[in-house]
Amino acid sequence: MANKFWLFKTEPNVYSIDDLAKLGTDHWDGVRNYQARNFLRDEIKVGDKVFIYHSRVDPMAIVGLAEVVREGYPDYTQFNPESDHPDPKASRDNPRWYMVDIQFVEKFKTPLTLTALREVPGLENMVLLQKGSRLSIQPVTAEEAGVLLSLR
DNA sequence: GCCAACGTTGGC
DNA sequence: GCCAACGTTGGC
Repeated sequence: MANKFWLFKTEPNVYSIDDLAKLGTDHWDGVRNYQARNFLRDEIKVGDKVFIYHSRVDPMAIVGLAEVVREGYPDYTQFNPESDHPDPKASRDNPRWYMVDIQFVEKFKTPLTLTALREVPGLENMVLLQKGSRLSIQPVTAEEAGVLLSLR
């Protein structure tokens, strides 16, 4: 099975590509959306590539690339009432939320801004560019990934 | 900071 | 199981 491509959103004020670059490898915790959870738990595999996207910042952009190094496992922050994302309905026997570990690959010299991406042929159907799309873990097709990598 | 679009919760 | 109310996301 060929490696797949994904896009992970993050608010750089909270966690940015520079934080990931500093750490090298890190867990991607805090995802609290079922559709995104299902991707993390079931579909994202070691070796898959991940585009990192900065939201709610100027400029909003895809800023770099990472690689999955550990497949879905329970996001332990859900069990910790002191964490930023506790879930009282989750238990260790019955976890609700999952995360993966990713490793920093590269930071793009020029970020691929949202406004620029809207003009790029071949990306019209990207989940990121759909109106009202709030999904924080998104699949990216091989074709879209090829276009994105050629733009960087 | 606003607010439209979206997702989740909970009363019935 | 419907759906109104509520909470959150994220582009602008």
